Amino acid sequence: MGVTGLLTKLKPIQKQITLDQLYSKRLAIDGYSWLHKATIGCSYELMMDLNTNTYLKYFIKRINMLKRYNIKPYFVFDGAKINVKEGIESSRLEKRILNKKRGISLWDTGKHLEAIEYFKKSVDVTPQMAKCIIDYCRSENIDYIVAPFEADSQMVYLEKEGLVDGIISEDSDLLIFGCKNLITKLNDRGEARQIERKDFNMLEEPFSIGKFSPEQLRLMVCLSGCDYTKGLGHIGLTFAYMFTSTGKSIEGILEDFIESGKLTTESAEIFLKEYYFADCSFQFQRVFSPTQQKVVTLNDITSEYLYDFKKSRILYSSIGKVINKRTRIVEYIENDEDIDHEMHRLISIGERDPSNFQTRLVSRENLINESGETQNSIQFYYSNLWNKYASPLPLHPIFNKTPVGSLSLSCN
DNA sequence: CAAGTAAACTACAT
DNA sequence: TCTCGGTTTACTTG
Ligand SMILES: [Mn+2]
Repeated sequence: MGVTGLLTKLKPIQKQITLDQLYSKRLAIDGYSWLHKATIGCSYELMMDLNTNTYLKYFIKRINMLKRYNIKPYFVFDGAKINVKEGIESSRLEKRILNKKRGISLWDTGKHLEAIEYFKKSVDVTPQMAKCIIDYCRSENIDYIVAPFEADSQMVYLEKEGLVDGIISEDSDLLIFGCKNLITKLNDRGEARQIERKDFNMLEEPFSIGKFSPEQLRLMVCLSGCDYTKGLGHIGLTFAYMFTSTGKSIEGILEDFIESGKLTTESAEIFLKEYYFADCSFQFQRVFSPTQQKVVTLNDITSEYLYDFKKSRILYSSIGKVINKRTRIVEYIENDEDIDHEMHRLISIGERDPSNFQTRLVSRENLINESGETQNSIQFYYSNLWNKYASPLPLHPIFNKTPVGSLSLSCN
């Protein structure tokens, strides 16, 4: 979900630009962000397990647009799920399944146009579709990489290492990871909005986050809620900014809440744990280095963590499980030499499925050609969930994401 | 009223 | 195997 409300508060420093202002730049592109847009146009074909080149054509159209400005794309695709990120995903999955069922029953009663509206809401973007794009990238000599975990951290790593000059994505998280040049809302006329990290200084009260250290930025979004923390109830970006402005540490802020009776010690402990994991994930999430050809961390692990047993255990359990070279088990590994960097290289080039390294990754379109009968759809992978909902239309809301505590605050 | 929350909408392509 | 996001609008709550 990114950071709710962040881009809105950054409106004063968002610049409307056109692609000629990015002439001959190298830009990382969030592959799944484009795939999610591209697959809307072929939701029916995806639903019926039919071959389609619609989503590839979307990519080609946009790549050609970039080419006219001599912009060099570097596609970055998400890899495996990182376990720090939990909660909202399962509810998204159940919603997709419900929408698919609803679409099918509408289709069966002849209401095809209405059915497709539900198919659009149930589109399931898979690594096999990413592989279809990857095959094209290979044939055209376009740079690409499959991240070991989130594309977010991988793209920021590429920018930090000077391999790209900016990042095309819709995700506000990138700025918290440390992105310096974010390009959002690119349309097919070559217009976009640019957010530069250096412009944070120009923001004014009551949201002058230019004065915040990177650590304080992470604290602020953790308090208000982000991909890695559910946040404290009744705290959004506005209050999170105020509490962070006091200069206090997370421990100090939570203590104030407990003392004033706004938070129980149990809730504070749960949140504190979440925060430690989130803070590490933002800083040290594992990425793949295309120059070193091995798994590395987004930023170098500081001595503060290295020489503190407890802190380093927290750190290594927040940055992602990797493959053990000897046992081939996917687990938390602290010793770099125990990591199967070669297998992670195969994942990074799209040879292996990032969530299941023993499986070769094959383009969706080739899969359907080869086997004739496919079992790649959502109802096969999640047959238990699919069957759980007796058809049709058991519409009840499902929420997993609930706040840790419940604060009662007033403006003062 | 202002801040937070939740649900609805959009996309694409034509 | 298990998946990207933001914006708008209407509501609740202190
Ligand atoms: Mn993100």
